[in-house]
Amino acid sequence: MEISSHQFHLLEQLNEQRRQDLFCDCNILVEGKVFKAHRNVLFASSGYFKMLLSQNSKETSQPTTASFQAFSPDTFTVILDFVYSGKLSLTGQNVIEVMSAASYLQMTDVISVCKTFIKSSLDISEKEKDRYFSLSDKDVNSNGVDRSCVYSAGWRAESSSPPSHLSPDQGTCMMGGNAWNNLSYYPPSQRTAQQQLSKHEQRQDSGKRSRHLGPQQPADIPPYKSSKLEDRAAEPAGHSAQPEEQGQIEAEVESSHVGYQYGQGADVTPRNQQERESPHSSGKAKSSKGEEPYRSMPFIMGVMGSWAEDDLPRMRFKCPFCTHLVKRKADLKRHLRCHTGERPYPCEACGKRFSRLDHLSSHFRTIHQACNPICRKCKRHVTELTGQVVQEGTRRYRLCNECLAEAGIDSVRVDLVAEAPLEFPPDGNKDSQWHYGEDNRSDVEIVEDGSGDLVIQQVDDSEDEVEEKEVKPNIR
DNA sequence: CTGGGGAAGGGGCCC
DNA sequence: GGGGCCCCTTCCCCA
Repeated sequence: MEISSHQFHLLEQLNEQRRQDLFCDCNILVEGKVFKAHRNVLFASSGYFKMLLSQNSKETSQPTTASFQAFSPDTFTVILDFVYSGKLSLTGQNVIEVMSAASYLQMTDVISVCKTFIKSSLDISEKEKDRYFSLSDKDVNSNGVDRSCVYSAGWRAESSSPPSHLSPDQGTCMMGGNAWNNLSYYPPSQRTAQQQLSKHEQRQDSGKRSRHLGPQQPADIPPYKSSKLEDRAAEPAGHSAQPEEQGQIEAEVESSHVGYQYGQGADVTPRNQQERESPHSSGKAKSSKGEEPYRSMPFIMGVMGSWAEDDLPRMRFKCPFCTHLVKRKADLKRHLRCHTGERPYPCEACGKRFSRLDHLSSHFRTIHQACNPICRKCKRHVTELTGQVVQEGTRRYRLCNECLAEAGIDSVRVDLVAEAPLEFPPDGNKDSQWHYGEDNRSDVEIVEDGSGDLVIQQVDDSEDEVEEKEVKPNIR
């Protein structure tokens, strides 16, 4: 007979012990703040601690001390609370840093949930937004506690007793049990999202922000974490330097009577968040069942109407993850992909994935089609008489006869199979989105098997015109 | 080490 | 709202 609530009570007891500093044998120092915890619990929860504590397993008599500069105490509070409660207090403000810290600590479950959280933010709902605006005035939390989104670990689904501390009046939205198992997030082994995210952050930061750079990470840190995220996470808690631009934007947002921010954490407040919090920011999240996980998510929508109503607002939507403003919701949706790393458009020829269809088509034209009647080497115009198409793997380009001779490609091999023009994949294969690292190159490998050889084709401009005509309908 | 070129990717905006 | 074009910046590779 299995008592379903046992796990919950056990963890609850451990959490209580942690609070009372009972039997804590591990000290974690995060930017000067000390967290006490049990090494058993940390070992079981984090790949990083597993590795760390394994090395120190012989010295169990001495308390283990770990020190981190890669993330803030607030972020680690979220992580540690999750470890001891199974609940992850994610907000739009902290999800990036929590994911970053989780990747550092090799907590794949947390990473997955963060990805799901971010992905869900793409589910932009005007309806939700309208609902919020219509309810925001009367539904503002009376006790001043902002809403947050609390994710619960899977095992809690088996617990019959709801969490006592998650009272509805706290404005928490519960994504209970195995709800997120129904969601499609990419496997933890895939890192593209983080890379994209970090890259974007890097660009954002490099262009707009002057950030305090934290100390360099030790060499043995997991490679999962991007340097920029480290920088971001290593930013001291008290550091609140914000560029003027961002300050202005947020001032505008906060001064608006209809502006809102979503998902402000109640217990865990990210750095700088209090500065950003507006008195209008709290709203009531929908409580929901596990069957409708997305509905329970805080809808991450740009801030609307932050500008004078009589004046047509130029920028109507604000990205919840950065300071970017756009006029159209579709542009915001497109922009959010650079935060989530979503790449729904795979290249059929090489498997590379793109966040945008136009980038894919551009890539395909550039890399896999030799549409440009220009010699790649000398840039001269080539015709079917003065040049040839060279195929190198999946790349196709043109060389004039002189450059061909210079390159020593005198033995022209014409591959009739390769001569068939590569066609742009229809519709970008959206169905395969979110399958990171899944090579979609079954067709390609046939081509690439002989990638070591250069395949020369006769230049035929008319063919290219036909090719273009054939391709375009596929693109559109 | 540096500069140039190609490719990728992001934003604005038109259709 | 999606598709696509244009422009720009950034990154990476190579000479």
